[in-house]
Amino acid sequence: MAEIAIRDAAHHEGNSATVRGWLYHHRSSGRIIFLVLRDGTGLMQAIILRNAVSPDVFQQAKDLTQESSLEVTGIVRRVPEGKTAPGGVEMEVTDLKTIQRVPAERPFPISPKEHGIEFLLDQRHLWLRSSRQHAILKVRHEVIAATRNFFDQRGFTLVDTPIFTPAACEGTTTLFEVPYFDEKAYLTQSGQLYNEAAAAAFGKVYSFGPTFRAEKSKTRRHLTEFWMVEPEVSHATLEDILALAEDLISEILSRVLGNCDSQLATLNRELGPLRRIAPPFPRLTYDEAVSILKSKGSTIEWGSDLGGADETLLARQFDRPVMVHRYPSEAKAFYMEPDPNRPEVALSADVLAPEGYGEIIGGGQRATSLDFLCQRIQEHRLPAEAFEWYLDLRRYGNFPHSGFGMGIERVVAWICGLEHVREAIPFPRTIYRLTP
RNA sequence: UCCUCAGUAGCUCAAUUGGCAGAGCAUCCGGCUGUUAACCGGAGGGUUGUAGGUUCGAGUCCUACCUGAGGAGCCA
Repeated sequence: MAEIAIRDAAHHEGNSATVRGWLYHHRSSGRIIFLVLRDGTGLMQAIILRNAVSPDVFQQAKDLTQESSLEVTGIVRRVPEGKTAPGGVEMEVTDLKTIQRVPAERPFPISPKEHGIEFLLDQRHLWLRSSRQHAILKVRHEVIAATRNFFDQRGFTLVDTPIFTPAACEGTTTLFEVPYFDEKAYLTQSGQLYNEAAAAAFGKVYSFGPTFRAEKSKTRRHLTEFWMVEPEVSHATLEDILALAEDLISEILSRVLGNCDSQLATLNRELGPLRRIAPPFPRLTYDEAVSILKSKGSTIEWGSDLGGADETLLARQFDRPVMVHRYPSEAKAFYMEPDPNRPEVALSADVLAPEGYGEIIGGGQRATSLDFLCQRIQEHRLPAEAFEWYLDLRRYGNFPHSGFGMGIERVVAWICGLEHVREAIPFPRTIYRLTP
């Protein structure tokens, strides 16, 4: 007896097979029962005719409750003309074994009807089973696989950066503080400083891991814990890493569009805007961005960072991601290299996703001058002793280098067309949610 | 931190001017041989987020608090 995955069911047409899974949907009609099974690879309808199985099996099937776990054996066959069922094949059941029947007194809480977001987030551990969430996390898997593959194939070395850190990368107000024996530690908000050390050892490196920001942000684009991939390239300029970012995004899109047809269909994602995206992406200086925004009615003033509405407005002018570079130094982190031609702007850049999804990448060229960095650390009121090791990188074989960070959930939210990044991660952490 | 909104059955929501708390789904019982969020008949299910106040009378009005959602600032 072949034990099969639902995804492969069509290859077993005409044969007897066994599927193990969970009951997604249940309908009965006197002498016929329809079960829709879910096994993690797909959905398949099983049909139970009273005359074709033992009375015990029929009764068991009739009493099954949503999300009960079970093992079903039967003949796989094409769905009859004029009928429909998920996947195009169905199973005529000959035997059924209940692994666990969900008790009716405490039924599975997520019915196929509508639910509110608070309830669904409380039930996140069960919500993952629904087809929409399943599709999103499959896309996330492909985005991550494409990202790692992209860097691995270009000679990058994966170097993991620590999660406990002694100090902030970019200021202390957004750090989670945790006790660390007799001292304090902070959860990392970026692996970048460590990546710079690794770049001096390996040339081209990337880190990929969770990142923590204690920002009290409550918007569709924020999580307190999110995953970030951060490449750092020795001897690269701002322009080099913009080209790298462009290639990365293109490769992720091409892999998802190639591998996730059914998932994007489940999500009702419009494919046109994704298919149109191809290099080169437009590159705008911050100055150009501000003047475009002003001409479109924004109240932005030179010197401040782009707000969410500004990002959306700007991105709407183009049909592909927009790269905005050379922001005012004041609005950026201490380690950004000033433009030698215009010291008031930094060799930094953000990549804004289309369709209002906003910033998905931020990065730039790193400052190399030891004196400049010491001065900036002081200006930002950062604890100088915590950065001594970092300054060593300028003392021993100083080198120009550039890199960026890309937020995985924002990319997934954009590609999937989600309204909120919280659906782009299995167990979201937001300002007011720590469970499940 | 600030602004806005919400909280009524397990879930999604109603409840007129302050006047008997109700429906669909889910659950239980019964019916139905191709269902598609199946359908048809019946049943059970409530301290209206918490505490106070106004009133003959509060789900509804007032105050505080709690919980959550949307947004701003900030960010990936």
